[in-house]
This record gives sequence, C-alpha cells and structure tokens, in this order.
Amino acid sequence: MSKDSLPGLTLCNNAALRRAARKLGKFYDDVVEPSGLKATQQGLLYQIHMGDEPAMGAIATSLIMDLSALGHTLKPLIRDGYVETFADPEDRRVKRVRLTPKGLDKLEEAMKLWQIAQQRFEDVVGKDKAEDLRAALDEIAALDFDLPPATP
Amino acid sequence: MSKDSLPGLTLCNNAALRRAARKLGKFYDDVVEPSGLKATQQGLLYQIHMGDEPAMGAIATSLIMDLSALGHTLKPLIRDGYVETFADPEDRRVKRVRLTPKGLDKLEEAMKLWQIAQQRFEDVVGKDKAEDLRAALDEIAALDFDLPPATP
DNA sequence: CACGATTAGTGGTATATGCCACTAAATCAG
DNA sequence: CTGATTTAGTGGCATATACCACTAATCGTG
Repeated sequence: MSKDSLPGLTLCNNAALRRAARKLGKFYDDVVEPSGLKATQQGLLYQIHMGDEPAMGAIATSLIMDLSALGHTLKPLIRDGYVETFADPEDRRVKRVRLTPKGLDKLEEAMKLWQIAQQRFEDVVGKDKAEDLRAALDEIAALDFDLPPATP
Repeated sequence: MSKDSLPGLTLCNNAALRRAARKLGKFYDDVVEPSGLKATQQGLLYQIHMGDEPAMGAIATSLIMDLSALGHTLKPLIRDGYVETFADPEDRRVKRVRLTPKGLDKLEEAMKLWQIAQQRFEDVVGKDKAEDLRAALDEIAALDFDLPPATP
C-alpha cells in the first residue's frame, strides 16, 4: 500500500478528538494542579457533588464510562478521604457515593482553579465557539452509532 | 457551598471533550477490534507509516503526546512485531520507528475497518458537521493556552 | 417458594498517558 | 579540547479507562 493511497490522518475524527483531548486535558490539569487533583478527578468530585448520593452505575452512565473504570478511578479519591461509599439500604447491590467534608473543601478549592482554566479557554477560543464546540461534543456523546444490523 | 452556586458541569469544555472521546473511542475501537488493534494503535501505526521513519520525538510532537507515553504505547506494538526501532546513525540519541512488513499488513487490515467507522460517523453526524468538528478540534490542538505571564 | 435470569459492582489484566529522575549523546562556551 | 548545558529516550510510578470472569443481590416465573 502506497502512502498516498491511505486517507489522510487528519481526517480521522477519533484521532482528532483524542489529540485535542490530550492537549486540553493537559491544560486543565496544569491549571488545577495546585489543588493536587487532576482535572478528571475534579470533574468526578463535581459530578458526585451535583448528584444526590448517586449510585456508581448512575455516575458511570452520565459520564459515559465503564462501571469498572469508574470503580478504579474512584479508588485514589477514597484513599485520600475525599469520597466515601455506602450500600443503598433499598437495594444492597447498589453502592452510592458521596463527598466527605474534606472532599467538599477540596472540590471548592479545585473549582476556583477550574474557573481560571475555563475562563482562559473561553478567552482564547471565544465564548460562542466554545459553546458550539461543547454542543457538538454533547451531541456526539448522545449519538447512537450502532451499525444497522444486517436485517435477517 | 450549595450545589446551585457551582457552575454547571455541562459547561466544562474539558469534561465534554473527554466524555465525547470515551464515546467515540469506544465506537472506533469496537469497529476496528476484529483486527486485534485498538483505534489508538491503528492511528499510531498510520502515523508511523505516513512519516519517513519518524523519530519518536517527532511522532510525539505531532500527536501532542508525552514522549514517554509514546514509548509506553509503542511497546505492545513492538512486542507483537508490528513496529521496529533503530538508532539514527546521524545522531545516536534519536530513535527512529518504522513498520515491519507484518505491521504494514496489519495496518491495511485495520484501515479497512477504520473506514467503516469513519463512514458511519460521517453518515450519522453529517459530512459537513464532521469536517467542522475536526477543524475545531485541530484548532484546539494548535492553540496556545499559556496564561499571560505576570509581567514582572 | 425455588430456580434461572438480570443487575450492580469487584478484581485482575491490559492499554493510554503523564510526570519525574536518570542516562547517553550532542552542542556550546571558554 | 573540556566542562556545562541541552536534547532524546528510558524506566518507574500513578491515574484513566476498557474488557472479562466472578459474586452477590434482586426479580420473575412456575
């Protein structure tokens, strides 16, 4: 296969998305870093805070992440005392998650830093463009890419 | 801090980007899976193929990824015999990377699958919208977010 | 009520990625 | 040329994230 016969790399939607995610992730991480949290952790604490003692499955669903991945991601936050879990008394299969007071403090601290990053992003790309981008990303997150089944 | 006093999660550009990346990554992964490669690996093989025996640093730079992360990511591909490395004779610090014949075969196989995912994506979101999105993502990748230094 | 199916999480394993400390090689100043 | 500095990668460690096999709890049905 000659190099020219291959479609351009810049054309891969997934590659472009990952590349931008690495770039932006590093930026948010750097800004939030003084809190000791990664941007992903800050986002997860925030998600937990906004929910009403959400079940792990609910968090995973809304973040579109694997349940087991969420479990792993939660571990350092539990270890550091920012988050605690407890079984739902109505259904003991369900494990609910909440912030500890320490976790809430840490979230507040991180959110201040987050706002700097967020503001800076909006300044650089423009408020409208940022809004459009988020809308496009949310749309992707909501889409159904299932290949149409080979009608039997 | 009351929940209402916190800015909406859906407003975080970084969180939206990661969420979309998980979603789209899984989709591309699923489609490319029959080749035994992850979408990231396919993209990396492609990048290597398109370069002229690129140096690791060059690959890392164009993918906007950490050099050491690239080194780690390359390991399974080397282990599986898809990729090989060699020292640049002009500068022995530099390590160059190329596909093996086996790697090229595998890339061709994976590219066929990739095209299915890519096509499906364009069908679902629309060709123009996909193009706009990639442009926006590439722009983010190219931006300079450095906070203006506190002019001393 | 008992049994099979479904649901929610866990733990292990593997890749993806980043940071840091360290080494080797090249480069530059004196 | 030699010592200081910069550059390119490596290896270890930590988080992010996915899949799989497995367990426990619940549900549905006869």
